[in-house]
Amino acid sequence: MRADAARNRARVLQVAREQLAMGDDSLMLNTIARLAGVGVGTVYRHFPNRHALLEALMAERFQQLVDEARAAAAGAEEDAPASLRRLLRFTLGRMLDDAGFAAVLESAGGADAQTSALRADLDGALAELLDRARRAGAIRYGIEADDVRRLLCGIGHAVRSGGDDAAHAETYLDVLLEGLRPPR
Amino acid sequence: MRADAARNRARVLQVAREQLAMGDDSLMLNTIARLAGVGVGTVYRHFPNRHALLEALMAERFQQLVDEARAAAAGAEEDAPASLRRLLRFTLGRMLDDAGFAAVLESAGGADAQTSALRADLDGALAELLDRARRAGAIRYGIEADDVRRLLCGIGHAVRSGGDDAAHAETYLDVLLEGLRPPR
Amino acid sequence: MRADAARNRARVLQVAREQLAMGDDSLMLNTIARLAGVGVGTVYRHFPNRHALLEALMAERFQQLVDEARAAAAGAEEDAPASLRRLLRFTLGRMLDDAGFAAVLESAGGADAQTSALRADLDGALAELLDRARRAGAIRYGIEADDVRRLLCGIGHAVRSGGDDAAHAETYLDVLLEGLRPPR
Amino acid sequence: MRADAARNRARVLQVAREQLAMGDDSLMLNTIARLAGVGVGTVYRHFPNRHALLEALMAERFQQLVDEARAAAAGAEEDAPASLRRLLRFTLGRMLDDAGFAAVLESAGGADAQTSALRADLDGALAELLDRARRAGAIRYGIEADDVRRLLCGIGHAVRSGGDDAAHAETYLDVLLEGLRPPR
DNA sequence: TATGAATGAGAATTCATTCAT
DNA sequence: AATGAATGAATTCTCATTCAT
Repeated sequence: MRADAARNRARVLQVAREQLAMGDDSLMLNTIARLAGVGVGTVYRHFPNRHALLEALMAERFQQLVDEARAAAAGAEEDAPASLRRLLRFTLGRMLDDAGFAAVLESAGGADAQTSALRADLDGALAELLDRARRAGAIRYGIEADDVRRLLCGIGHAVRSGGDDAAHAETYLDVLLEGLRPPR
Repeated sequence: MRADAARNRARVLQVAREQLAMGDDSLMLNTIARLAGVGVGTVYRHFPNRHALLEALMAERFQQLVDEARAAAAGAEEDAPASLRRLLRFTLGRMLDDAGFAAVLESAGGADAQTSALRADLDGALAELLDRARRAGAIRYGIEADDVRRLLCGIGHAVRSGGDDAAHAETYLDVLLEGLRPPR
Repeated sequence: MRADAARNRARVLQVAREQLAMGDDSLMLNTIARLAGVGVGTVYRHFPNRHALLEALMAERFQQLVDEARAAAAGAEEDAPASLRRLLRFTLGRMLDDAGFAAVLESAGGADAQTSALRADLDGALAELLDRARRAGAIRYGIEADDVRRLLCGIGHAVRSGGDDAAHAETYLDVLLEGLRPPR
Repeated sequence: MRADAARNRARVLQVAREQLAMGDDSLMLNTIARLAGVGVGTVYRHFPNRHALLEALMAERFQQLVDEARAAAAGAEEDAPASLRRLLRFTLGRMLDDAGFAAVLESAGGADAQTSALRADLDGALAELLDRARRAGAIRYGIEADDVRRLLCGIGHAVRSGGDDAAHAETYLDVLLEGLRPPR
């Protein structure tokens, strides 16, 4: 890819990310083009439609999350419950930073191949971590990776739904983790 | 209000509710008018803009919830934790039935006077119930009515975010209630 | 239909007709709206897309032609070859006045129901007239209504294809009619 | 011209011809470039704008026709009416094969110098042939080369305007030639 | 009061042409 | 000479809101 093309693509993604972060999920391609300082056509060349742009946005961030999850799952000797908490905290932080990221993570199974693959990867790593945490008594039976992901997205919503972003993040995360433990 | 005017208003609200329930949150007033069998102008007479319609929609459902919450809070002799669980289960059920209702409940503080008042009412009743549940050892310190409402909305998202609506509702609600208990 | 709606519809059709007559077959709905002094939305309300506008344009003129053809076919006592010539001359005149009309008449069978019906009507009347003209020795075997319509459209093209519109119409029409006679 | 440049030019012309033959007269240069396996810039190097491409396309085919016409005109000893028929049949065949060719042949006098010159050449040869055919009693007075060209284009339209391309070509051509004879 | 036609700003998208590589 | 990314004016179409009937 040409240097300027790459630069433009990056700018567009950056602007789109910022728009989402500002809570504007309309992703108007004309607006994005203007903000990015490129022509509309350039945006359309890189991303034939709004969905493709969202996809690209997702993939990037999602991959990073998958990497984190794998690292956590691979840390075999470590304290699994603590690893899980760290991973969920990391993920929650990302969701709060980036509304688009949250949207992707939450989007139902009907996503594109790439996103579905990423989700499968994530759930795989998470399942491993969960199993180890369950053996350590920190996770109840009947809760799988899919549930944890969904519940964490819910926690993300709860945190965001006050103006006081992030002030409650730690508390709510703790509520989730306590709730996931086997009932007394 | 003339009888036919009242009837038209009710029809519009009904159609709007159905649209929201079907997951179409665009609330196009022309469409609603058509579906309701009235002219656009009629919709605008009753609801000067889209927001006013949403407001009206909210108020109705929200009031019912407030009534439930007050009844639960007033049941002084009863088992407070059980009352709380019932109330949250009722609320969650509503949220799953009616996406619009969920949206209202979740909407941030920047709502209109009427909605804000309803929320205050809800939180008042919920706070009372929480206090009693806390005295019964079922709720940790540092969790207030606002938190419970937000977390419950999050649970609603988690439940909805699978195709398997409601299949996980009870489990996720249990995770929430366990998580709200004082840490061991 | 409301008075102003009818007026607007007529204006739009009128402008569209003029545009076509000027040889601009792009039929840009925004342009038409501006020229007609109405909003774009008004055009779209009456004609959801360009094709619908063309259709409407066609129908009106086409119906008049069908009426003429029927009258000619019904004039049982008259000189059939002369009637045919008059009808073809009338049709050719229309085609030269109105490029849109010519386009409709020529458009292949893949047209809409309404247009197809009109064409069938036309061909019916024309077939009747042709049979009578054939009995009078003015039409060769093997030439049907469909052929005459197609050939006449071709003559229309030939006339138009010089800057000298209409100067050759009568001659070319005569060439057609002579050519349609049984070979010597 | 470099060998590769010549090859590219030929490819572009070939693809453009195919597009026209497929009935797509939009001649989108980006599309043509892609189909030809060259960059857009290359197309623009050879043909500064769309019109230039059309011109080039025309010229090539048109020249071949002129050659045919001259050969027919030069065949002094032959049966002129038969030569004329052969020439018109050849031309009609070309028009049916290649919609772009038909468009060129038909294009009004306002064409470019090169095309105008070709048309003049064609009309010159055709006029000669017509004169000889007229002397043989096969062409009426008042019909000139220009008329024959225009009428033939019209016949082309008539043939094409059914789905049954070419099935009627011979009949319609015969209608034309009979029609061109002096009236009885 | 009800109606629904009219309005027009604005969003999505295309494509001829230019120009950096 | 070739490439193809970039450009942005132009076009199609939507929809919230107003207003004549």
